[in-house]
Formats: sequence, C-alpha cells, structure tokens
Amino acid sequence: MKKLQKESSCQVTFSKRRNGLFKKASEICLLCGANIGIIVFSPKGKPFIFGHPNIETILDRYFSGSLAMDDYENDSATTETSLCFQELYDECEEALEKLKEEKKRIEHTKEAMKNKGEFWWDEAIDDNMGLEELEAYLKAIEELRNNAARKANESMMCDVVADSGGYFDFGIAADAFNFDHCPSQDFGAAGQL
Amino acid sequence: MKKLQKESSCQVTFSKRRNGLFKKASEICLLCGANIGIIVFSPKGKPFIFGHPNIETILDRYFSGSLAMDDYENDSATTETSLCFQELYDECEEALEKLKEEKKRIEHTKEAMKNKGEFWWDEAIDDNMGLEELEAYLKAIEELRNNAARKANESMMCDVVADSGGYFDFGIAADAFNFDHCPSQDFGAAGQL
DNA sequence: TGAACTATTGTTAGTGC
DNA sequence: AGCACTAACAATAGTTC
Repeated sequence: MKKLQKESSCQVTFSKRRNGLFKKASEICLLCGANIGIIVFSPKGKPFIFGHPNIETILDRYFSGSLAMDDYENDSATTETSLCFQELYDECEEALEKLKEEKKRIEHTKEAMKNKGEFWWDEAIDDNMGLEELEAYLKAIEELRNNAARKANESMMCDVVADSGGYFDFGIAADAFNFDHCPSQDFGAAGQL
Repeated sequence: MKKLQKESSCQVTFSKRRNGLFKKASEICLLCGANIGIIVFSPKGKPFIFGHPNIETILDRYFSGSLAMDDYENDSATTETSLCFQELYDECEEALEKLKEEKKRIEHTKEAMKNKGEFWWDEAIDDNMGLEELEAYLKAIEELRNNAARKANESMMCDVVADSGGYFDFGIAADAFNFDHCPSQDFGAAGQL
C-alpha cells in the first residue's frame, strides 16, 4: 500500500474512504454505545468532522481525561507528547541524512573533478539528482514547518507538528494491523471511571 | 442495526471494530496523505486514541480553525516535555536553514563558474566555509539526536482511556456527509482552505 | 463532481482455544 | 482479553454515465 500518485483517484479514494470511515464509526456507536469523534484533514487541508454525540463532547471528555492525567504521569515523559516528539525526531533524522548525503556528494564531485580536470557543470549535470532530491525534500519539510510554526508557542498540549506527506513509518504489517508494538499507554487505569 | 444486548459480544465487537476503524483511518492517511485524529470512548468509558501524525497536531489544527478555543488553551499549559519538544523543533528549523544555505551556496558557485569558466576547486577553496560549518553543525545535531533517541517512542497510535454512552443516527447523505441532523458539526465547509 | 455497477478484496461475527 | 479460523457479508477501485 502506497500513496496514490494520481491526484484525481486520490481524491476519489479519499472521499469514498472517508465516508466509509464515518460509516464504520457510526456503526460502532450504534452497536456498542460508544462515543466517537473523528477529525479528518484532507490532503488539501479541508477538515471533516464526525462526532457522536458531537465533537465538542468528545473533546471535552478527552481533555478532562488528559488533564487529570497530567498529575498522574508527570514523571514519565513518554506520553502523548513523545508521540509528537517522535515525529519531529524522525524529521530531524531525515534532515540529517540529507545533509550528510549532500555533503558527501559535493566532496565526491569535487574529488572527481580534481582528478579529471573537468568542469563543475559537466559533472553536476550527470550527478544532479542529489540536488533535486534535496529540493523536493525542502519543499516537503517546509510544508511541515509552515503548518507547525504558527502555533509553536501558543497551542494546547504539544505545539509542534510533524508531518504528513509521503512517509508514514507505521508498521503496516501484511495481514493484520499490529497495534501491539505501539506504546498503548493505557491511561485508563488512572483515568476516570 | 441495533445496540448489542449481550455485554460480552458487545465488548468483542467493539474491540474488533475499533481496530478495523483505526486500520481504515491509517489506510486513508497512507493512501491520500490525509491527517486524521480519532477519539473513541468505549461503552465503559475507556478512551482509545488514533492520530496521524498525532492527536495533538490534529486537535491543534482543528482548534485553530475554530474560533471558540480559548478555554482549552488556557487549561493546558506548556509542560516540560513540550519544552524539550520545542527545542528539538528549533533544531529542526536550524537544520532546514542550513540545508537551504548549503543549497544556495552550491547553486551560486555553480552559476559563478558557468559565467567565469573557472574550475570547481578554485572557487570551492575560497568558499569552503560553508562546508566546514556544515560539518560542525552535523556534529552538534548528532549529539542532540543521541540524547533524544532514548526518549523517543515510536508510532502514532496509542490507546488511552475515559467514558461514555449514547446512540446514533447516521445520515449518509448524497453529496457531502450530512451530519446536520446528527448532533455533530460539519466544520468542513467552513474550514480553512 | 457524484452515482451506479461489479469483480475483487477486505472485514467481521461467531466460534474454539 | 487476545488469537486463529471461516462463512457470510461489506467496502472499494475502477469503471461507466
């Protein structure tokens, strides 16, 4: 499973699957009496909301639970926030990688030219992929930054954003989803109820 | 479709379908590059969270689109963890900056040589500081990375906890999802972009 | 866009462990 | 509660209009 390249089919798929998702959610609500809130941002950033009984109720409950939690697990920093942290960390890793690659590329090119006495641009044209790659990456991470930057200092729980685009290093296993390896922090034990 | 009466099968169904729901959501994220946050309260009130890239990001985006947010923002102060997070974010910003500078430098050099017909290494030696700077920066950020790595726990999915109850009548309408008759809000139409 | 159609694929309830 | 299995069922990609 991969990101759909074709814009049109991507949109169609998004629309269809979003409906499917909401339908599934409503079925769970009906069958089990669960309460569910879903917030979906389309690839273009348009939000779609599902909420039963309504989104505000869900968020209220979520936050009251989260706040109650703050005291409880103040020491273990590995909570929700660390999920953000991981995302950002991954981005940083990626950036690092790119920096290194680029650096190597430059040095290599430089070496090659010293030995061969060729001009830069002759080499560069053949070996221009690094730069293009870099450019694409810059675009991606810039988007990330733009989404994140505004709220970096003012937002609610953890203020930064990582993401979206083509990666998704989620362990989508072959057959079934393996949620097992996820740090399922059950803060239920501590929670209300 | 009706509420399941049998407690045990209700639980099982809830668990299975919740996994199904989260899987669907992750597929949408993967296929279309969407961002999705889901908060589920089980019949017993235990919360389960799905978020890509993470729930905070989704909520942040959601609230920034909504204007009635002030209450929540005040409640959750910036925690220690988010300060760490901010630092890492800042590092990322810096990395970005460096990437850009480096890229500009390379292009500039390239241009200059095209015009002057000089060899790479002649230019490069004069303008080698960027590379050395980069090297120093790499060392610094690598240290940061090593410090961060321990804390960072993977994944975007996690389970949390709280409570609930309620019903639902879902109207899958023609064009857009019509949640109007449901107690939920479709904020999509009014949303950003 | 969206709706209808359909072959294919994926999900799930019920079961036993 | 979780895992494996499977018949019955539902969702969907890719079309059409």
